[in-house]
Amino acid sequence: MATREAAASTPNRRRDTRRRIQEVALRHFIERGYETTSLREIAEELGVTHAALYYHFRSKEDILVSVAEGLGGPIDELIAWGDQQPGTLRTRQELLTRYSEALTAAAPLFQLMQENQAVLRKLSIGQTLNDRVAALSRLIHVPEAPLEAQVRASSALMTVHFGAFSLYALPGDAEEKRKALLGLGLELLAAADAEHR
Amino acid sequence: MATREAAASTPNRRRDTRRRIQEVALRHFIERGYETTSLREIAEELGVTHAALYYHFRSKEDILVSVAEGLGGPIDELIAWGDQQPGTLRTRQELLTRYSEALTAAAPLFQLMQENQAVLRKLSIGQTLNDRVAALSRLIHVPEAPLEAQVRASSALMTVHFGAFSLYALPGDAEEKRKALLGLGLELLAAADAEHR
Amino acid sequence: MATREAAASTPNRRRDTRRRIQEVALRHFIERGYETTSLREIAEELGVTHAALYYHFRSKEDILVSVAEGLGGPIDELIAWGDQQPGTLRTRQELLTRYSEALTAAAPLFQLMQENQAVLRKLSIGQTLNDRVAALSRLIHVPEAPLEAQVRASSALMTVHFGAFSLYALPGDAEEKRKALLGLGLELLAAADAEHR
Amino acid sequence: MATREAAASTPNRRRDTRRRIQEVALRHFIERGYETTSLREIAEELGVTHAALYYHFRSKEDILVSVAEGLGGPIDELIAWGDQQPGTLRTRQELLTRYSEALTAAAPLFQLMQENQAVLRKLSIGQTLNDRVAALSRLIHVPEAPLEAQVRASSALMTVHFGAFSLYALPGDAEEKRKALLGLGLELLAAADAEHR
DNA sequence: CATGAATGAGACTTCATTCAT
DNA sequence: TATGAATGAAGTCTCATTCAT
Repeated sequence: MATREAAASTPNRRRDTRRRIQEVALRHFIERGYETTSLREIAEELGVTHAALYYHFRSKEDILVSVAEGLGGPIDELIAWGDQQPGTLRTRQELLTRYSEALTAAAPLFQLMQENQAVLRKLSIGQTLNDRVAALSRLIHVPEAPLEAQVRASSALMTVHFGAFSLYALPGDAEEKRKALLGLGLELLAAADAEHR
Repeated sequence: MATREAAASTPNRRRDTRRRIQEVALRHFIERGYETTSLREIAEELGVTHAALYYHFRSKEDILVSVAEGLGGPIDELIAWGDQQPGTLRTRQELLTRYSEALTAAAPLFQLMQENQAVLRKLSIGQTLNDRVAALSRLIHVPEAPLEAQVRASSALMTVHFGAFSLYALPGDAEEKRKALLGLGLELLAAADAEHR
Repeated sequence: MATREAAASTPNRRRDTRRRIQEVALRHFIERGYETTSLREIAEELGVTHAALYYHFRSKEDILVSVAEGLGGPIDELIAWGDQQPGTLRTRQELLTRYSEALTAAAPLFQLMQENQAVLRKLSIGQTLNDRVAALSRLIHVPEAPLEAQVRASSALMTVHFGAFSLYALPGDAEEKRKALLGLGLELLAAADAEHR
Repeated sequence: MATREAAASTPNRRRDTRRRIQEVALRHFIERGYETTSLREIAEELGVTHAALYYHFRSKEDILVSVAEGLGGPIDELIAWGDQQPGTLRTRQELLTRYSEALTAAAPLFQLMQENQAVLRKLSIGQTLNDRVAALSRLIHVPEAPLEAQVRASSALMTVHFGAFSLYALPGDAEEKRKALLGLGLELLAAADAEHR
């Protein structure tokens, strides 16, 4: 048994350390900023040398990229899904709903993106993240609609998106708050659609 | 004559250089991030040595602070004004309206703040900027209102605030877009108020 | 007077430090190899921080390049001169003679090149140095000559070139040894020419 | 069967891997320099981890030493042979002839030595290689001869030695070129001897 | 007002090496 | 035999900052 356990733990250790690095890195990147966070800092919290990080990742940016990919996957799937749906109100509402749900898990990533935009812009990954937001924005909007409708659609997305970060302070259950934000978002989309007709 | 001219022009030139430093610095901070922007970079664009900046400012952070203060002033006045008004719907709407107007001039500052949050957090100035947003949020909200109303109020502020940065892509006149955003914001505040009653 | 001296010494200090860096760097590069020499090492001998080197040079390679350019100049002039002469025996002998003289000053550079070829190959400067040798080789050779003549011509250049580094051990005055090497080189060129006819 | 085969193949495979490591290492050391070549690089080309190299060699330097010993053996034998011969012209010519032949196989080693001198100097092995050249030089020279004769003898060795590396560019069969170089070398030795008398 | 020169701290990165498995 | 994981030393470079001139 002991042998079996040891044998099983060996390949796990790597994945485990990798994951732990990503975890700690993401937290630090969010709390202290990507540029301001040093690898030594991350390594110290993990109880390893900073050289050890280079066994698991090729560079600092590589750590960030790996984190972003892991967390951004669901959003990408959502965008891909949205691209294949007809551009109806129902689609836009469904999109917003799914986005709201996906955001629960991806929130840290987006917070990271939002709080480090300027620095990330020059990193290859920066473009990718911005692209995701742009893609969502495109799917939510109706290009031919009047300005008022456009603004309403934008507001719907902003409400769900930024609300996820801004409403920490508000009392109440997180899930409840998310539903309230989503409710308002859906309402705004419906109103935008009504204006469009 | 030469002497007199020099004597007279000195304080002007000095103030002028200060302003030019702030201008260039703000642009770089926004475009490339506060941490990523080096003083050498700023100095080079101004055609001086980076050591020269220290004649006008005590430190890199000092440049940032001076910029933030200059641009943030109007917002502070707005908050001060709001604090002295009764907490009525009219006040909240007036606040949002004035904020929308102030944002036109202060937009660069807020973009800087938003895109460098993580880094600014540890700088004394970071707190100040976040405080402003928090203060506005507080003034816009009605603490005892139900969650739906709170979310609506939040959305109103987010629409006006983030819309100012996010709606670049949309076609149309900037001022027109601002008014559309403000219009929706006011509507949301009104609806929040109605729910509250 | 003291003032004048000080005023004069200020602009000199820079050129002086630059030169001293080049001097020390060249020595270390030759003695311990380019890759194996650390900037800290050079700085320590100069009594400055290694960061100071970066005030005068943009990179380690930049130091090497600047040294190579300074020492390689005369060789370049020689090649340019040779390119404009007719391809006679006299020209080739004159070329070898001048090369032998130039080598006295450029010897350290060529020793550096020779002893670090493998590493320098990937540095942009490496190509440049090899190009110089190739150009000289081309000027010394007579393309249409039979193999024996070619070998003699090559040998003439190798004798003068490598002899400058290899004959340290031999007793005798350096200038005398140089003349002996050159004498043999000229003889070999003449013999090559005779074979060619 | 499987067991027997494995048992039998193990020492062979081991020797084989050792040889492959030496082979790849030598090539990389020559092409990219000893210092600049990393063990990871070598291991990657061999399809193993860099840690695996430590099963076959104790250190990076150990790889180099083993390579040098393997390739340098014939030269050592030649020197040993030369030490026991009388110091006649015939001996010196025979020495040069044998050296020219040995060089064909040992060329890679000498190229490595020549192109990495600076780095090798501080490695114990560096001395060894330089010693070989010095020993050859000593055997070729006649200490009491006049400078002209010494230079001729040196030139003979340099012609054969450096010619082996420098005459790549020249057209013609390699063996033919080698013979031409040797021919000139022998001639130079003879002329040196004539001068000596 | 501004520059030239230098510093000290710290960042990312690479490498040879070790050791349990 | 070889790998996965980690280490510690070292290296190059950048930056904000200082100070005499």
